[in-house]
Amino acid sequence: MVQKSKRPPVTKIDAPVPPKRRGRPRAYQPDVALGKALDLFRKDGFAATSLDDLAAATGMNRPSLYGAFGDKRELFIKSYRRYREDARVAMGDIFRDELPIRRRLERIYAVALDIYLSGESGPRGCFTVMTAASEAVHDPDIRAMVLEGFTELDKAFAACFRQAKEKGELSESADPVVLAQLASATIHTIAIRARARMPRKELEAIANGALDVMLGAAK
Amino acid sequence: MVQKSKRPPVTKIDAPVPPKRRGRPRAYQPDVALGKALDLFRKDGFAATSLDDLAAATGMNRPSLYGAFGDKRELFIKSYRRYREDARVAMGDIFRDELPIRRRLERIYAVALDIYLSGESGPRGCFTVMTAASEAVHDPDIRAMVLEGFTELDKAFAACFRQAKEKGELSESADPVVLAQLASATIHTIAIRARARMPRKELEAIANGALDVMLGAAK
DNA sequence: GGAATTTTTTGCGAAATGGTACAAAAAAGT
DNA sequence: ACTTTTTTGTACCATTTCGCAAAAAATTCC
Repeated sequence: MVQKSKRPPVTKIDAPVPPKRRGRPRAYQPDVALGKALDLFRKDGFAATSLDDLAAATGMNRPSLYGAFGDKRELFIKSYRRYREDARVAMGDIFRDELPIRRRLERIYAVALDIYLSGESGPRGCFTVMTAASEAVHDPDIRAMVLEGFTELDKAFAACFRQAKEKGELSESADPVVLAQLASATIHTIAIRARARMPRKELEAIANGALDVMLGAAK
Repeated sequence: MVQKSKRPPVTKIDAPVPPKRRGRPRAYQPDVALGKALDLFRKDGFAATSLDDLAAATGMNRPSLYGAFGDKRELFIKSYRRYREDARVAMGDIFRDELPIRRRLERIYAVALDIYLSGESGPRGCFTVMTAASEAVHDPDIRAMVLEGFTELDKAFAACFRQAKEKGELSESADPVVLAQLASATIHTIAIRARARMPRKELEAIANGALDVMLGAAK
């Protein structure tokens, strides 16, 4: 036939243009496959998720899985990394926006609840919390990621409170770091309880009560 | 027919008197065996703990394990029940004692930290939190126990705050239920972070900061 | 068209896992 | 001593699990 395959024109700068790989094309999209793997790990945890489950969920077979992401542990770590990126994106705007502190925190907890309660076969909870509970003790690399996750959240909250304090929304005596730890604690308790299928209403009530104390006590 | 026909209503009263059982005597003490099983489950979680591991740890062989405690899930549930009993005992006095609220809470957090940080091969964390993260979503019976654990803790804390309020240790506007949820949240965040090997000092600082805010002692 | 390259597919295999069958062992009752 | 009762110890089974090797397929490069 005519040679001249559909050569991608040089149109866009950073378009996801296929870079003309050399061999047999992949039958999967790494991104979506990783997403499916993440879903599974969130549902069942590391140990209870088998490579066969993962292969079935991603539509890949095990050798392909292996070739693409490494062994089970590596896949888990990559899934966790992906989860964190997703969470950062979901939270990013809110942490950036300069809203009144109360509104801001309300929105953060709302997004968190969306993340924790989603899932077809039950609330998926928070990967960081789940991973901390099980894998972080024994695996130094995973532990480092989990700890980083904690401090990242603490710092984001602390920045919020610090800003609010500068704007006069909090009393002079309020300690942003301490309040941030309480805000994180509230995130954690909500994540855990969500996983035990506590209804959203009750979780929202917990968040609101916590807000009352955190924002009111410093009045 | 798997049911055990034994159990004349004694055996639990503190009578170290061997009741002259009929067949071959047990080579293990059910209590200590269950304790070993609990240790293992706390260390690795449900899925990652094999029956072989449990048999090795208890010194029993698998058929004996099975005969004594049922299958893996039953053993897990019994271990969890045992954990809760132990925790209740450890906390009981403190929740009962009529100390100044701050002292009381300090002691509670100290005991909690002892429980969460103990363990030869790493901090064992809180069984309720770990179980919530993994098993509670899929298993209704376990979920019920976990939820009960949460409300039990919430209620105990609420009672503390209510009492403190009556004694005038808290402002009239303080809401014992909300404060209790914050106190629980602090327990949870500590349990999770402990599991990620956060040092005791930092965990204590988190507890103390939370106390400052909850008791309005932030100055 | 043929070589080179990359991925998929099939299937193997060794180990581990949860669970059970069954005989031997150890005690009490008679 | 013999029976009964209960537990132990060995062995086994069916399945799952993780990982890999080797062949087949699909694509680009020459």
